[in-house]
Amino acid sequence: MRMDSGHSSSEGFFSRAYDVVRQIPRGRVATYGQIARVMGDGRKARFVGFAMHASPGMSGGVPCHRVVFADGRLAPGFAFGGPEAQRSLLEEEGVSFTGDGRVDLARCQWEAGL
DNA sequence: CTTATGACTATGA
DNA sequence: TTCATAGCCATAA
Repeated sequence: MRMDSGHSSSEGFFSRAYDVVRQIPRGRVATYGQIARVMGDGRKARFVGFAMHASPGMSGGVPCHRVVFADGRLAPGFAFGGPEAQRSLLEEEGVSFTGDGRVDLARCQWEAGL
């Protein structure tokens, strides 16, 4: 009996990151460190971001716009055309924002295993 | 093998 | 509050 069910690292770190991001429900956001933590290593937060950059995007089933910094901040200046575009997408999904332009993690942060 | 880079995070000033 | 630095480890050359 194998219980790895395809979650094996043979798919590469990137595919694994996509798999986690894909599990983020609509109206919810997660931090890079949170995703890395779900994968079992909260120290690889940088690679999660790097994987998002290399990700096919929403068209590939990877809603990388739902991934934000640990303080709720969006990616600086090079996301989908600007953090403002990403913010619009999140607001449209129902994500709350603070007056500083940050995601309200207290309300909308995704919890793995929920 | 080593070196360089990076959509991060934590800490300190 | 913002800015700078260190540590983190996978991928590329």
